Amino acid sequence: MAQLKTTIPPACCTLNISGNGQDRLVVMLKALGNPIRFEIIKFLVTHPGCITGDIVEYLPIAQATVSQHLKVLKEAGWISGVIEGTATCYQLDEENIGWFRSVVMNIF
Amino acid sequence: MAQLKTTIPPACCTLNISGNGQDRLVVMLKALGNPIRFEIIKFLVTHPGCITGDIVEYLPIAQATVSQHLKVLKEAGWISGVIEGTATCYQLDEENIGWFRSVVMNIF
DNA sequence: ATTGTTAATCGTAAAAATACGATAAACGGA
DNA sequence: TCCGTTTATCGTATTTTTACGATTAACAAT
Repeated sequence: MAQLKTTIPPACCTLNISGNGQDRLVVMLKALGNPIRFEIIKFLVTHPGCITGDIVEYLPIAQATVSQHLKVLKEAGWISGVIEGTATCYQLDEENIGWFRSVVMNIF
Repeated sequence: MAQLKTTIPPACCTLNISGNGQDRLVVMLKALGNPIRFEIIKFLVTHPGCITGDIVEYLPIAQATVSQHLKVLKEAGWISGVIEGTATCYQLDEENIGWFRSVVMNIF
């Protein structure tokens, strides 16, 4: 390790996480770190239980692309989809988001 | 808007953010949503003020790649680099991380 | 059964991210 | 000044992400 000449501030966060928890967190961060997906999550806060078509209508991108983003968000744990006839109702995944919140609170 | 048949839970977060703040947050999330970069940030918690070479030594990737990741983290506001002779000492950007923490606390 | 609606998936093109070796720039020391 | 050290940048290859149109699958209604 190199020796330092600069003054070192105490760490402002612990980032005390590893293994599966860390992998899971990084996947969630990556999923949310996209402007379109962030907008989808925001939309779901104000439009809980809305269907894919509502989100497609709201966003300036094609249906197939929205579906792909929804898949990423679902796999990351941000949302869950409930099939309702031919439609799919999406909503925030409270459990995983709760986990995310608590982890971030702990490590930052 | 489609009408819903399912029971709608109350939103578990507000995500009350927009504009520049939202853009800034998404950039930070994206930067941290990468396994290598997450490891770099973790390393800086326990090795504040270390130089690029220390990080290169620690990670299983080439020096050029590490330098690129450091650039992404710096531009996102996670870290800052202080030139110390021929070396560069990196440390967490407390101010921006503090901003990140407070924003996440508020919107989640 | 046929038709219309909805959303996921397929195939693919374009853009961005990630990685590396080589080079350049900046500095300290002999 | 010349040499070694350190790290950023350049050029480029590979992989991943993002986007779209077309198709498929599943269901509801007639």
